Amino acid sequence: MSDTLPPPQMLCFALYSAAHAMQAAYRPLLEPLGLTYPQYLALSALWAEDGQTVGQIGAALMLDSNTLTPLLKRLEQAGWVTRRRDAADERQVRLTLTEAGRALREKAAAVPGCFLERTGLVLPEAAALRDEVAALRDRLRPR
Amino acid sequence: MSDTLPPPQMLCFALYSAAHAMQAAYRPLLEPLGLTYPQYLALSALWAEDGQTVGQIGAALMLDSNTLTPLLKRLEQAGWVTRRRDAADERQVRLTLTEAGRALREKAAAVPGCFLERTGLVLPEAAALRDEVAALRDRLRPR
DNA sequence: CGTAGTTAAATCGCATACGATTTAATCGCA
DNA sequence: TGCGATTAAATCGTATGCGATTTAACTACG
Repeated sequence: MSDTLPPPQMLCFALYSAAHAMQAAYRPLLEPLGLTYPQYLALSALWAEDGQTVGQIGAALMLDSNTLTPLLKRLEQAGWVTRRRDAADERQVRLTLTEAGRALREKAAAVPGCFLERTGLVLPEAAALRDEVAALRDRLRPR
Repeated sequence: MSDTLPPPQMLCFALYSAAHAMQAAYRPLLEPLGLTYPQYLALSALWAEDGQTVGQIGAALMLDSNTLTPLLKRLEQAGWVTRRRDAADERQVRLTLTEAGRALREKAAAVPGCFLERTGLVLPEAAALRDEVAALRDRLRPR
């Protein structure tokens, strides 16, 4: 049971390869918008709640500032967001959508539906699989 | 339905974050062996069948030579494998486990069991989830 | 009030991923 | 048989991820 298995039989490899396939499926949807998948995730977090700090976005995406700082700087360079130190706590950097960043939300509105269609799942099935995978993730995360 | 959702509600984010959590869970298991997770996958492919070409390993792991070549060179540097051009077809590079590379398999034998335990799943549950996630991956891959 | 301890980002280094291109070897077909 | 098309790796450039460290700002407590 704890023997060596070829990659196709490993649960971990299913997750690994499915995550890659998911990003590949998003690429043609996001490339016209000039976004990578992680950039799209960061913007989604801001579309849900604007004005979050690097740390808050990191908590939402489960990423640290070593990954987010360069990514958010690229979003700033692209003109989607502004980065400003919080006046009340200068340690924190707060991200705010620009007018273009808010407008991008409309242009990206069709993306989730297109992706769902690509999955071949109907919404309840997708939600069920999402919950199963998220539950596994949460069990794997250190307590 | 095709509106903007916060990351935690997206199936894609569940996959994305679960894949990261999976690699994080593997890290303490593989670090003592001096392996990264993708390196462990490549070795697993060779443990299943030694002497594969870069392309064959790439087909198994769904990776291209732009990713694999540097990774396999690091495995060579570490002394786990040798890289040799195929005599019959000089375009191909064939990977062969060294004695140390074969021995490493024993040292890594406990890894899958440790990971399975961390998932909180019993084997049939893990296999079922693996199949569901792999089926999603295969539907997402371009025909 | 001062400073040690903590916290939030940023920085650094290394290892993936992957699109695009290049190089070298083999193949197909007139 | 000869050469254009195809194939397999390698190379190049950019964008993540993440461990480890650094820097700057805030907090707590004597």
